[in-house]
Amino acid sequence: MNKASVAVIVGPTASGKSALGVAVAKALGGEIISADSMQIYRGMPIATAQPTAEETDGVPHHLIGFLSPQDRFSVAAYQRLCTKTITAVLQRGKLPILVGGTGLYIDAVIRNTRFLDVPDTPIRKQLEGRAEQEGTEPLLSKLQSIDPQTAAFLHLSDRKRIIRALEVYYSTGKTMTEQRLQSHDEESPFRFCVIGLTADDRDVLYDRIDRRVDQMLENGLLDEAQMFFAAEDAATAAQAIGYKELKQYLDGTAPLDACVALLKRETRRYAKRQLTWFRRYPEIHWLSIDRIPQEMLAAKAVAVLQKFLGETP
RNA sequence: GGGUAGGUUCCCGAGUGGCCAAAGGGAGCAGACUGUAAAUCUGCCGUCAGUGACUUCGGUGGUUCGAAUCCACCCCUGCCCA
Repeated sequence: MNKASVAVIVGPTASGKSALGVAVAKALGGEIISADSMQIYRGMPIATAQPTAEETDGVPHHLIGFLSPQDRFSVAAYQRLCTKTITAVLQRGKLPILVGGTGLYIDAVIRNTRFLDVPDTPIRKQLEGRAEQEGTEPLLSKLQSIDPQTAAFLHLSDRKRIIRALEVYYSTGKTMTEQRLQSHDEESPFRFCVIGLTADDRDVLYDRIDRRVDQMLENGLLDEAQMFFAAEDAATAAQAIGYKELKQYLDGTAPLDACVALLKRETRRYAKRQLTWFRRYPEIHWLSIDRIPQEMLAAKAVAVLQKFLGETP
């Protein structure tokens, strides 16, 4: 049987994914499914660059702004939602177009990773407490004896992952390595065509980032941040780039320009990490935003997709 | 013009005779990543060969076995006095 096709558009922040997604959707009759760990939250449209009504231009967008910032979320939850949404779009006879910059989320969908059901447990708190007191060394050597393969690639200071690996084992009896082996068994029911936006000249991207940050500020990022901090604790959402960098200014402990410089820097670093992530995809079709004229970009992407859609798996 | 503080590798900034290619930070580059991922973590960062060599610490000369570090003169910058 033929697998249904799904388009995927990835790239670093400010590379123009959203606009390209809309253009492609219009050309091919598609719907956009966001693959962005921050756009899922409500009430932070500016910081997370959620497309405006004008930008979506009538194309349906999914998985954006549906979650309260106070809510916890996870890759596994995203995977479920996304898969469900893909199916729904397909049933409507439309092309699902995954657009986003969160590599982990995209991986989870494309590779159909099967996650172990390990919710937050008291064990984590306990492990964190131990790490606090004794450092990570005993924890890592513990992991070494339980799951040497995972321990091998974890650095002593990678506390978060050391704890996570132990937590997984303690609460399920299975090591992460075992989980990893399992998850590869299941192939995705879909076939994916991945298009990646990049810039041959990094400075071009960085300029766009700077301009976008300035634009966000003009659009009222500071007010949004203020409102965000006024609300209750937001676990994951608080990690979004855009608020935490501005906090010192809002608290009156740092000048605005310093905070803005920091914000731009963090965004650049993030973009860099995104590129690193996507470079791993072997079958990605790269489109260079500084090589291909703006008006040609969508046409190129559409051509790549049409070829893909024409091929029978 | 006089006085004074300085000029260090992309930037900031330590270093005041050998242990210095030169602390630290920033920026930059590369990478990892399996239920917090816009997070978290790692490596590189004068040049070239890769346990070594070579070119650097404003400039030119000098002292010394040996200088970013000491001396002389010169150039430049900040501050103060004229």
